Amino acid sequence: MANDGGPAKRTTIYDLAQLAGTSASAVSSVLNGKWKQRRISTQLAERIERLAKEQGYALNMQASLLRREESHLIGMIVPKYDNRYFGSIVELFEDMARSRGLFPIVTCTRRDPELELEAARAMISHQVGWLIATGATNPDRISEVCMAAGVRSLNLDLPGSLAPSIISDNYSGARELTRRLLHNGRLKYGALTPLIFVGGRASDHNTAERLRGFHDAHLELGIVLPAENVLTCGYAAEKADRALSELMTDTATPPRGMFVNSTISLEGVLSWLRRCRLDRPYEPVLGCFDWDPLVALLDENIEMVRQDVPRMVQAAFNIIEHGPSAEAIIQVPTKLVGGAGKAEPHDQALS
Amino acid sequence: MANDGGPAKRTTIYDLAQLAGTSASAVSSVLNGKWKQRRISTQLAERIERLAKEQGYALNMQASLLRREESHLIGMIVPKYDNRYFGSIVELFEDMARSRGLFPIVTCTRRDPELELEAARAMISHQVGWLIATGATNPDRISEVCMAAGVRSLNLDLPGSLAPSIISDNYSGARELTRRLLHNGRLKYGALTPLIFVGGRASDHNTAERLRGFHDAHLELGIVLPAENVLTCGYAAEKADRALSELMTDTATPPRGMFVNSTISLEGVLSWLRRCRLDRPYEPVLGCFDWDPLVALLDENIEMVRQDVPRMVQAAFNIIEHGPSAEAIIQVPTKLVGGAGKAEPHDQALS
DNA sequence: CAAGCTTGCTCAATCGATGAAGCAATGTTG
DNA sequence: CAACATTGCTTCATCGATTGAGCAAGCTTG
Repeated sequence: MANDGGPAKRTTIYDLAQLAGTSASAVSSVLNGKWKQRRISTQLAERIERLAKEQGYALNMQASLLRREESHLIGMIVPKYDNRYFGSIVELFEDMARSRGLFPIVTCTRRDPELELEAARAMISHQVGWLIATGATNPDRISEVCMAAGVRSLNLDLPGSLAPSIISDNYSGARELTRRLLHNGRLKYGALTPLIFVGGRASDHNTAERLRGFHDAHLELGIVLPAENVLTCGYAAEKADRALSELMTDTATPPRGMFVNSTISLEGVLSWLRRCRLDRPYEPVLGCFDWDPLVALLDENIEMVRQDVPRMVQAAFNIIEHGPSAEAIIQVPTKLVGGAGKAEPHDQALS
Repeated sequence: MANDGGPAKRTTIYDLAQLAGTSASAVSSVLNGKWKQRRISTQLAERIERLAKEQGYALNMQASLLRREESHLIGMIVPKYDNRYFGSIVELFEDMARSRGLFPIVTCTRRDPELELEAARAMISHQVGWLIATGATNPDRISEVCMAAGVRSLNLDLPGSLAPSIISDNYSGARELTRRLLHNGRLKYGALTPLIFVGGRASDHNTAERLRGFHDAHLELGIVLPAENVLTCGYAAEKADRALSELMTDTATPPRGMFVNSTISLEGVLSWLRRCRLDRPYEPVLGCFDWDPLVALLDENIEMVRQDVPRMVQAAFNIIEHGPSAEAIIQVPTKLVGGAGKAEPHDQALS
């Protein structure tokens, strides 16, 4: 173990300059690759390079960034790491940032508006050039903080009014999913009965849009949707579980189908279902707005909406590189993925 | 949209000093809370505070950290965000770091040793006080880079020889899981037949240890394990799928049970299984070294090993705060979680 | 009322890297 | 060989925040 000593004093360009018998600015130009323009001899450059390696020199970014104008830092806040959707957003974001010579800083804010703001402020302090607020609970507060500090920002997944936003076409995706579920329900039970909507926050834009699609799909088939069928109980698994339990103490008949608003809510729905099934067999039609490959493989009867992460992240970098587009909100289409992987054009789903 | 202008010049303490008709050092001490010790009047402090808010002042961390000795930055690299294990490690790490007044920087390196090193170097440049290498492909190279730069480091999930390591007790967990699977296989098929091991890299410590447990569990029941039953084909889902396809072209009899080395490999196994089932029903006994709540809820026949993330991350912070422990490698016990949530002491599993 | 203390600030050096400006030594040209 | 160009460096100011040292004005005390 070589860790005991605590943090040793780090080697600086001055140390190297002394060792090489030269000046700090020569060392600096060699180590940042600008030595040819600065007419440093190859000989000296090689000596410095060798010394740097020997001494384990590492650039002090703090000092370097302080001096330079552009930070090359790009920040992202993300609500959770507990699902594949945000996971793939972060992986792709980091990848694309790095391939553009940017250093990505990502932090997870647990859907906590206070933490979101704190994290945004921290990133601004670290001089990020851009801040991408993913699924932010209060995107506009974040935008305000960014604007006040002269940092450009961008909303992903959940829209705001003060920065360009890139989101899924939640309305269409939800309507399509609802149609499919109603269709599946009819095949299974021989009747069109209203679904239950579980999960999400009534206050967030995506949930509101998905609810609109959910409502419209019922409406177009002439199905009356009771108000108590909408359980926007938040995103946590336990909340979905509890909300369903409470609903069922009031209602006698268990629902024949459910629209679940995220994979994490699906977790709650499934654990509630498991308890229900202890009494009697019970197989409601299930759909989830969000996609998880393991769910797709394990239960081909669960319909899922897959959001187009590559297009969304690409759109974000387009704005970063080429400026905002005409629309304040870019809507990216989603794809309905049956558990079995079959994909039908939605217009035929109920035909 | 207020983003068009590009990044405005950021407000500094000098700007505020000018506006307040005072000195930069007064402003600095007010904004970092040390103004009482520096005998600044409450009146001036309030004026500065108000101005800072008005002007949207944000501390320049680069400058601040350059001047101070401690950076309060703590770095973590993590292989992937595509599973709940690493996801929960990162969430908990960020949480615990923040509650200790540290700023967490996390980056995902896709199991790519080059990217791991590059990311480590970047974090060192950003002056992290500690670097936690999670599931690193080449932990010792990272430790070397850290040591050369005087940065303390720590291995999580996969051990190294140059820094303290915190890992799961892979051997015991794997042996227990294998026992359970063999037991389940006997119940199902009335005979003890060897399992297939799928996923992971033969070169990594965890896979090696799990294989050892896998072997020993077979051995203690006197089951001969053919060499071709071990498919350490890497972690990606497609690789597991392909490896199984290839194995099956050689072998006539499909395996009756499989030990899958990660949830991402499970994805590949399940997609292979789906194709197999097109021909005839086929229900091998399945177990996975790693835990996913949706898998647990969707298929109660899949046995899973849950690693103890809270204890692991806690152990990491113990070392950071109180120095390394006597053991170079801390092994944290795992828990065998039946799909149905039932937990049996493993010694009775086969009794 | 002089000596000393307290209050409320300011000054200036510093952290490490950067790059414009400058300078000495050599090489080239008319 | 003087005038000029080129090569290969060094010097120094700078980025923004921090902090030890210092200083002037007011207050207290013997």
